[in-house]
Amino acid sequence: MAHRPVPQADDGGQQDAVRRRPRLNQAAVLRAGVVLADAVGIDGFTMRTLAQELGVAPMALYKHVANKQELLDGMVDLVWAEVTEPDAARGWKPALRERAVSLRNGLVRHRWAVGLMEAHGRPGLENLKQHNALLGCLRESGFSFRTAVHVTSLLDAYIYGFALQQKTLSFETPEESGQAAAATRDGIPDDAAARYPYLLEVVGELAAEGYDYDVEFETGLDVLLDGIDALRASWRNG
Amino acid sequence: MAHRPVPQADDGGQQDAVRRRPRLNQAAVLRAGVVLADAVGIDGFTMRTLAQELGVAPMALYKHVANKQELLDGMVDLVWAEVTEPDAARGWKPALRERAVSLRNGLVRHRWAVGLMEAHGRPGLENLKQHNALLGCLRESGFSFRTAVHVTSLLDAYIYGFALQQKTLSFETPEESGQAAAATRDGIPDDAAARYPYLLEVVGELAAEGYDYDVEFETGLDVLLDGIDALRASWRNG
DNA sequence: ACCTGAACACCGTTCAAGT
DNA sequence: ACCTGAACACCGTTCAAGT
Repeated sequence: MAHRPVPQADDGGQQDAVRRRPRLNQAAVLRAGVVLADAVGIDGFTMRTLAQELGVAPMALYKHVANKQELLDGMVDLVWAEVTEPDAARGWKPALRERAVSLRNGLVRHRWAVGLMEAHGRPGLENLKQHNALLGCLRESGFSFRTAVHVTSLLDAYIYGFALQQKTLSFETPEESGQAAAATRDGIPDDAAARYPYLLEVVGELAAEGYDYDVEFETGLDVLLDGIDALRASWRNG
Repeated sequence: MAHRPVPQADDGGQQDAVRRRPRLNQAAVLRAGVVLADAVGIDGFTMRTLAQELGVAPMALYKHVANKQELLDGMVDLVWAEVTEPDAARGWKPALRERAVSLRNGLVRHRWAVGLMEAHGRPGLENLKQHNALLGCLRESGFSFRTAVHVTSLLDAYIYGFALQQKTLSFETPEESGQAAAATRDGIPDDAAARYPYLLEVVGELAAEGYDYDVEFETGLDVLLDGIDALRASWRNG
């Protein structure tokens, strides 16, 4: 191996950890993209701000990603990499439940991702791996091919949709949700209030009792899993 | 009323129907926005292209909407206006089913809408009216307050998520879906193919049999409705 | 009251150039 | 091989004018 001129002591290639600006590479760009998008949201996420965060000229990024769309696709695949794969050995129901909670947690940690998950680009390798594991869990548990497709479609739609609902309602805790509900109620004009009695009832109750997204998600998830269980037999030949 | 100089014969205020460019108003701007977004998608939808479509300078729009976000909020509310309201008199299950299909149809007609439905802005009046009707249908059918919230959350999450999955997969018919699946399969590298056997099985089967979104949606919807039915009693006191 | 034109502060991205 | 600076064709939006 040729000896190269380095201004620092040889540390076995680990010198990047200390250096102010390590040499850029695609993985570093994608990771920084996830961190930035988490911090500022998808609207504030621009090639220029990401470059600034990395201490680099905007055009330097284009040496490592073809364009912004490919950058976003790569970031989405990093989110997929965080999701627990279902393991048929644990039983299909606990395995699917765990995966669903894990996927939702990923979408909550990275709120910008849900709008890009099914984006136009080719699915990433982690996405393929994840769905292969999901389908494998179902097939190995005795689900028919068609049923496995139904279950995948049903569960993922629920998870995506729930994350989408939660993404844009900006409160996190039950207390915050109560305050938000109160604000919404107070924001409704008086004449409208009279026209939407049922809505007002719910908003008022939620303002008093709060709303827990985690509980709500898992309540719905259990309805789905029980529904899948109940109809498993009748779908066997479908 | 002062007599004004008009280059056309007096037609009792109905002259707009014939004129090339009728006087702009907010409703006309919103309607044109929906048509344009349907045609070009949300990426191609800009204030400038909408103004051009209306034969007007870009800044003319700002006399009728405060900014782009408010314009989008108004467009979303026009989509809500297309959704059938559930009628408890028909029985809660058929009523909810019809509303779910109607909402999904609206989201398919206007694919740009799903990403904006739960957007940060204040919900529109049609949105409020729609959710008031949904909650009213459930309460009048004997659902408890808490259960009505669960059901609303569950159903809407599924509908949104399904529309989101469908939005970005660009094929419409079962035949197209088969072709798309074949393309995806052929796009997977050989070594990856060996690593994702279950995924390949599904993609291959779908390429052969096709995939019908309408059937898939209603299959999952019936699982949800049956699950809600089954657990209705146990939720009574929840 | 409604519409326009020029301008500003941003975007993503191309290109030629630097080391 | 990797990074930079200037430039281009776009955005949404402000402002001062026009009628």
